[in-house]
Amino acid sequence: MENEKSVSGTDSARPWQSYHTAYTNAKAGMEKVDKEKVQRIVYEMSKGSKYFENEEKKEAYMKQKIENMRVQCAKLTAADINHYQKIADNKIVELETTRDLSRIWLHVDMDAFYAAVETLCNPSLKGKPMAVGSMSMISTANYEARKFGVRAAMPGFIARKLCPELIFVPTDFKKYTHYSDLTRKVFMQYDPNFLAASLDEAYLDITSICNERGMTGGEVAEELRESIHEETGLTCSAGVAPNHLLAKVCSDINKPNGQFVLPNDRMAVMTFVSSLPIRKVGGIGKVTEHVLKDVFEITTCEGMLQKSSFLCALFSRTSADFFLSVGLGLGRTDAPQATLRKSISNERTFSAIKDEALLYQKLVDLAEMLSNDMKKEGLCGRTLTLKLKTSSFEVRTRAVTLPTYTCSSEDILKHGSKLLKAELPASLRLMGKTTKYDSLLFSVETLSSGQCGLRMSHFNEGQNGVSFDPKQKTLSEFIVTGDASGRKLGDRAPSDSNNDDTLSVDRETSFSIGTHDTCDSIGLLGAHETPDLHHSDSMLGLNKEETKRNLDLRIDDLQNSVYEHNTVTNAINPRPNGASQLVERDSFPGQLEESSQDRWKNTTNSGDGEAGSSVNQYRPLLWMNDYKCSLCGAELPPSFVEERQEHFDFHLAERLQEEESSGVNQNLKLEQRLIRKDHLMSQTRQRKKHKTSASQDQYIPIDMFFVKTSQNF
DNA sequence: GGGACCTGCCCGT
DNA sequence: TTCCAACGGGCAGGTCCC
Repeated sequence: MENEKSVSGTDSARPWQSYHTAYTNAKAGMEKVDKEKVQRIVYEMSKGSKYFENEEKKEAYMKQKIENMRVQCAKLTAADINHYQKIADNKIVELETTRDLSRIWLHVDMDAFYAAVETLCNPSLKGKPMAVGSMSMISTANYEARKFGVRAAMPGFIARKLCPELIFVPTDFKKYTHYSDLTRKVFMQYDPNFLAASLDEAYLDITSICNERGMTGGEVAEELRESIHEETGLTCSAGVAPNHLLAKVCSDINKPNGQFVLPNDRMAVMTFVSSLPIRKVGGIGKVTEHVLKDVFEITTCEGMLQKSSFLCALFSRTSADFFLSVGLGLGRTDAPQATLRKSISNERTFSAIKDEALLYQKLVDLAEMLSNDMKKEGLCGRTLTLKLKTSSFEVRTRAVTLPTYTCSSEDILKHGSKLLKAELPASLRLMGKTTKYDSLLFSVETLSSGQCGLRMSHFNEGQNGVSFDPKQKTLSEFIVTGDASGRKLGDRAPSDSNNDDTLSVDRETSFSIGTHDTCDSIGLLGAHETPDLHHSDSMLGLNKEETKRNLDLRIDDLQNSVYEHNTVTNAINPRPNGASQLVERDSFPGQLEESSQDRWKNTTNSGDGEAGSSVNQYRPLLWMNDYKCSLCGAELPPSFVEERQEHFDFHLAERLQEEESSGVNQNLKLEQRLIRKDHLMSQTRQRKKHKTSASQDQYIPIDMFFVKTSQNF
């Protein structure tokens, strides 16, 4: 407690000391930086901004987590601690048996890679403080700039404040990829199965080369670094150790242009990790460092072993195992497996947009880009995740798992719109009235600016464009035969400029390709062929202009129906490709010239000539005079939010029941039923969540780290 | 009870 | 003057279904 008081006293005098967002001393080349000065400047430039407010929220949440864990810790009895100590000791013995000192691993890390490449291409930058990136974000900074506290992941405007002479160079990933390929050719000579961790990092198993040539790991590292320099003109740093984890730590020790060798000897490893700060270990970031330090006073890897009983008591088994293995200096020693991509995504940050139509246009663009990227890699996925970052930097994700694998922009947009739309009624509810659930909901204001992204995951088994879907054979066949993306990875079109990227295809597909910086100048959409854009629209029989016009109409409709209750109507909207689509009350039906009221009565006027089904005759649920149900006359004032929702659910269930009994639903495909069901489930879930959250408002939020522990008690 | 799914968070480059 | 990215992997808890 004394410690807390003194910290808080310091905080009030020097508030920046507790603001760690953009500054850490973990980066190489920043050891002599005036930490306090940098922290003060970063703090002053950030203070009052939305970003700052969000950081404060996150900080407060983290402190609460720490406090909760302390409480849990204090509750441990001597018997509990004994119990967990036995578990920990057994675990340590078990982990010790897995120690493998037979391999020699080399981790290579290029020095300030992007900045070094730029300097190589423009020697006039040599010796000057320089950063690659923009005013909004810096990708990397050279060592001259780092002396001022400028570092990667720092916004450019703050960097310029720290170093007014700082030169900004825009990112050029084509260049970096070229030089990365050169380094990989060298890596291949030492380990044909090397693991590329990113454009500028790689792990090599040099055991064989050491044995074959009778060289030590250090000698091989020297030679490799020299080869890299000869081949590229760039310097790199290397770490030699018995496993991945330690090799990575070692490569950072003598940066730049240096190396560090940790012998394959247990004592040497244990001595090394005994004083190793936990933050140096890959996988332990800012949050975990704070938790371990503030709750358990663990600052070095050795501390992990000393507090092993507490770690086993308060963390999940996976986390505890990881911490203990770090304390023992263990890490992966196996040859890297060819890993398949797990997901593919894109996201864009944009300035404030008041117009919801433009927000949806962003979604259209993202869907098209994602579809193009998936087609390029021959991927079809089932789980679509929408990510939103509000103008206050709050991040939300919403996911849906589709009944079929897809890569079509039309499907992505359809389901992405559904996910996005699902957030909007909540926000619209905020416009008129304030509820106790406000903090959980998006407001129109916050949603209308920030960041939007789409991620597709849960790929089909082949991952090569051959769709696998036991449930929807017809659609699978359609995707394979009717989709230009149905080619295998090796079947890239001759015009594909990326087909020389053989190394990354074979070994590593997950590193960031940094499209965010190139898209502005080169343009991803432009680079990814207009025909693909045409493809998605052509599935609907629409050109791009028509698509946009329809989208605008959908948005107009949404805006027109703000005052209607969030309810669902059912209609079958025949599609050109033969698949029917369930049109929901709030799912932006395509043709909306008629008023919302009229559409409720006849929603399938889709212009394709097909008559609507009987379900179109349903009347909408409206709150007449804002309190009386138009269907049954029940009176519920606007403040009865949940009651109104339940009332709506009642009518909806009634309607579905009628449909079921009248056989209407028999005409609906499984997918449509699922969509409808999902919608209901989602609504129910959201309300449950809100309810739970509201009822727990007065309680301390539960931290996921210790929920499991509390169950253990 | 186990698995699938959704959501949020953490971490890395 | 400018005002905090774009990915991708993984873990964990809650909820629901079988």
